[in-house]
Amino acid sequence: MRDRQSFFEQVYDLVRGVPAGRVATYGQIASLLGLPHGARTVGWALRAGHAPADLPWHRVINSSGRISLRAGQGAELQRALLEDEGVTFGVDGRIDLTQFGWDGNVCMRF
DNA sequence: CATATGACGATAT
DNA sequence: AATATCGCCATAT
Repeated sequence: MRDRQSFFEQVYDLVRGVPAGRVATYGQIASLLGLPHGARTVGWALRAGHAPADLPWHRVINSSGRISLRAGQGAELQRALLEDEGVTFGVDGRIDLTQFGWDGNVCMRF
């Protein structure tokens, strides 16, 4: 195993494992990859643009449960995609990670 | 190898 | 609470 793939390839594989209706944080993904402080690198991997079309990038948000993208850069698109999957946003546009946060395991509610 | 960047995170102010 | 800054890490140049 090892760096058979670049870091972002590993990020993509992990993001693909996030079930619909759930969201993961950059720090969480980085931690799963062995870099508890590589959250920036995760975001970097996604913004790089090398991501495949089936990559559910919209399920990745920051630790605040908030969309990191700025308006005009896909933030509205990300929110729309998440709401379409059943994720609800708070009044401040925040997601309740307690309810929609990914465990790091594909487990269905109930 | 050095510097810069970035869809973060935590802390300081 | 909002903003500013530092820390952390993989790529880019």
